Amino acid sequence: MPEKAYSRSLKERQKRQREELILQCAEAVLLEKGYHDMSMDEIAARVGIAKGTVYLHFAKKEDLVHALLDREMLSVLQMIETAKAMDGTVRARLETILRSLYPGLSEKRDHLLYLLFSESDIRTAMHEKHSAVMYEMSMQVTQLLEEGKARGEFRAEIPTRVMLLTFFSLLSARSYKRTLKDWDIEPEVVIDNIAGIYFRGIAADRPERHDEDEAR
Amino acid sequence: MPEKAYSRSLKERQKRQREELILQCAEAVLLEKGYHDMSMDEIAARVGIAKGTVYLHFAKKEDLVHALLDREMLSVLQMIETAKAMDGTVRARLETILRSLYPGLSEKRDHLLYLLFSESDIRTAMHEKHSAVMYEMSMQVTQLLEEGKARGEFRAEIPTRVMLLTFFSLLSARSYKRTLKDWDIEPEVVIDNIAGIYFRGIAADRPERHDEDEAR
Amino acid sequence: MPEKAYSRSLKERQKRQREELILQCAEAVLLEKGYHDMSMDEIAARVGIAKGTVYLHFAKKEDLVHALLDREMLSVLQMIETAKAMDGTVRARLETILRSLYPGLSEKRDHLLYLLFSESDIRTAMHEKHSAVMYEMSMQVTQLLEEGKARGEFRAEIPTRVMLLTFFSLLSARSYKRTLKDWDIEPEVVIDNIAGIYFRGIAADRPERHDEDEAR
Amino acid sequence: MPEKAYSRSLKERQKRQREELILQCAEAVLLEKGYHDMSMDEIAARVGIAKGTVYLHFAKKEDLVHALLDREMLSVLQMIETAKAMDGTVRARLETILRSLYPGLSEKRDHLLYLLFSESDIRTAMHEKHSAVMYEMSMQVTQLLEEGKARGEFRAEIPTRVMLLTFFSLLSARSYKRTLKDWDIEPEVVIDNIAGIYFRGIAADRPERHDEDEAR
DNA sequence: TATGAATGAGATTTCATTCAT
DNA sequence: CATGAATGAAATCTCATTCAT
Repeated sequence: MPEKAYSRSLKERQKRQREELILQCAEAVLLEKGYHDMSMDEIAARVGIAKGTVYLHFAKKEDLVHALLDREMLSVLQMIETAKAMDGTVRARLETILRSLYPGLSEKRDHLLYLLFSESDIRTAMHEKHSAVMYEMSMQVTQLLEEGKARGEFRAEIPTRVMLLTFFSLLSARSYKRTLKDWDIEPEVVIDNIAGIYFRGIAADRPERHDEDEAR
Repeated sequence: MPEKAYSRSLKERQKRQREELILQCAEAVLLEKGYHDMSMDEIAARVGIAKGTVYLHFAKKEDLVHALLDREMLSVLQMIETAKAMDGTVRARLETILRSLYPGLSEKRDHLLYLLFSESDIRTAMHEKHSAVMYEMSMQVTQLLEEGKARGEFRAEIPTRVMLLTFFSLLSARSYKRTLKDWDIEPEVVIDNIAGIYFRGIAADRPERHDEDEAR
Repeated sequence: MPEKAYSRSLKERQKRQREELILQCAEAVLLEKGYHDMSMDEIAARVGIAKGTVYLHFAKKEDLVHALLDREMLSVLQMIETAKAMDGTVRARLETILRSLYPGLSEKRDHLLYLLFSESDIRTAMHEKHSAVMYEMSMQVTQLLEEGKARGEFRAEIPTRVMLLTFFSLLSARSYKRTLKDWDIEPEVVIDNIAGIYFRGIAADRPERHDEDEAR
Repeated sequence: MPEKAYSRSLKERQKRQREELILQCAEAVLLEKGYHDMSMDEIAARVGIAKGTVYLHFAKKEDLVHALLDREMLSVLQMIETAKAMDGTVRARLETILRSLYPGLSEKRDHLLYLLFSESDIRTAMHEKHSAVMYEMSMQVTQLLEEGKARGEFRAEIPTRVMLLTFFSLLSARSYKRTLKDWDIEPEVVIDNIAGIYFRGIAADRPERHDEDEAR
């Protein structure tokens, strides 16, 4: 039954397409209104399908948001992996990641990432669900940070985990966006200086000894 | 009528006590469940009073949360002012503030402060209401940062506003607390290193000139 | 114990005074806001006493309104009796009554009378309670109308009860007050013509026999 | 897609039916209990649907009542227009209208019309909403009254507006229905005599024709 | 006796979720 | 499959009434 197989894969493709569409619209609503004020009605309306159809793809509102965040995190993970594979100093690669994640700078206006750490509802609901991808993300950056330590770029005394924590903390500055708006300050200047503070903060004292350290 | 005056002040005191109790319970629920999942019913139940009684003290749910945040912010503001008036380097004073605010370290387990910057509902609802206290808080820290620049402690090239922004960003690390728990790392070590990263990140290049600046 | 008696009568008098005050304020609120939007809180506040004190005088909101309407009806009854005892034609006496009751004309801006016939809540609540005074009121006007018939002023064919009903119907025109306001028409002109229509409507065909009746 | 069209019109029809059912039940409750004591719960229960379903048709309680009154007023307006287009004297046509509106006579037991003029809550809430239909109703009757004046049927001295006002006042007699019940008097006799009083009250004098009419 | 804080039933409204068509 | 009407639990807020002081 090749027809059926074809048909099935077609259907499958259509299903994925629609799922993608739902996720996109849901993301928009989530970013605009937050978790609680995001209604299934509005999402369905934006996609142009019936509310029931959304439930064919995602059994619960929570599941939809979970899928949303997972997708976002996977894309972030890919970005991290790409950046990690780049040439240059570790700092340069981490800075690339930081700039990609910094809200208001990337093509995508806003990152959902920060939602995971801000809205307590989501945190409660999603609890452990994202552990795998989050762990992977953390591991990638951890590896970079440790490579930086090994290369003598970063201070070895600072626990890598704290470096990691601080790295992600910088992103939550998004919350201050409103405040930033009032100030007439360019986003690029902001991120430049934030990166400056962070990397100077973790930089090893004497970068010239870097070769010696390696040789050691 | 001294009796009446006494009686009135007694009632007043009882009212304040009850209000305090409501605020405490509400704070707990708010931190546990977030703004939307915090129900007036639950607050009343925790306090051990009827729902209507809560409304005798706070006309709307929003008002209750507003009072909550205001109280918190005022207490933070007082702490900041106290720390600001201390002796020692600017860094030492800012570090005191940072440690006071850092969640999981102070006596009070959690700070509501971060809620103001995280939950989009609260942000929208409270938006302008806290501007005065928030502005004051920002100004106090801004003054400290600029004093640090003037003394040659901090790098003059970094815009003070970005320093401020980054300073507060560090606090939002609270979101990672769950993650931190998994890691076997002492909170004190965490905050020590975070402070280390931040202050090294904003430190002027040659601290030995510091004395010259002072003598100037 | 003459003291106690004196004291008791004093207290009694004070109680009546306060009751009167409550009734006055309640009347004002009732006329301004209607039965449901009239809150016991507001009444107490206007009187300047505590809400509980109102309940010392009137066990339920319903009872308060009942007392209110009863008082109003008694005063109307007195007015009717006075008018009834006047000299002149029956029509003249009934017109006096009509003008007294017509809202927007008497000293008191508004009559509560119409409330009894309008707000269905009150009707339901008060159901039979006012039967005695209402019956008395109806009887007085009925007697006048029958006197008018006997004197040949009014058409004998019309059942007196329908005359009575129509007489009171005219008062409910108050509901159209808002409409009237839009029209630039004097209240006096309105009531003159309403009276004109009514009394012409019930007038006997040959008023010349009226004198004979009078001479009788 | 005739099926879909059929299906849609079917759904549409069902929706209208359901809406009609809700309106009928709501009307009953409204007449029985008044605006405030009419609860959405009771309406839903009477219709036999869930509370939420009522809100699918009417977004707010106020909207439901508004629809109710609008429907009623439109039906009254149609009746008035039909009556107005009839042959015969103006009085005959107005009497038709009066009898149609008189509560307790028409097929429908009760008219909502009077509610619009009685319950202060409704008046406030609906205030301007019905102005168009109410204005139209008033205009139709006004035209009739003026036609009657022009034809010499009615007294030209009485302001048409007062005639109009009095005309509608007669309807509010409904409030006395309860009282009427106690009296053993036929509704037909009541409305006959009320009409008699009103039209005699506004009839033009023309004594010479009067005899002819009488002799007829 | 007067008070007014406390109560809690009840009203409106929202919205995630289900299910017959 | 897709639909969207129906559901009903739950949330906020009001206010007549009670009762300890």
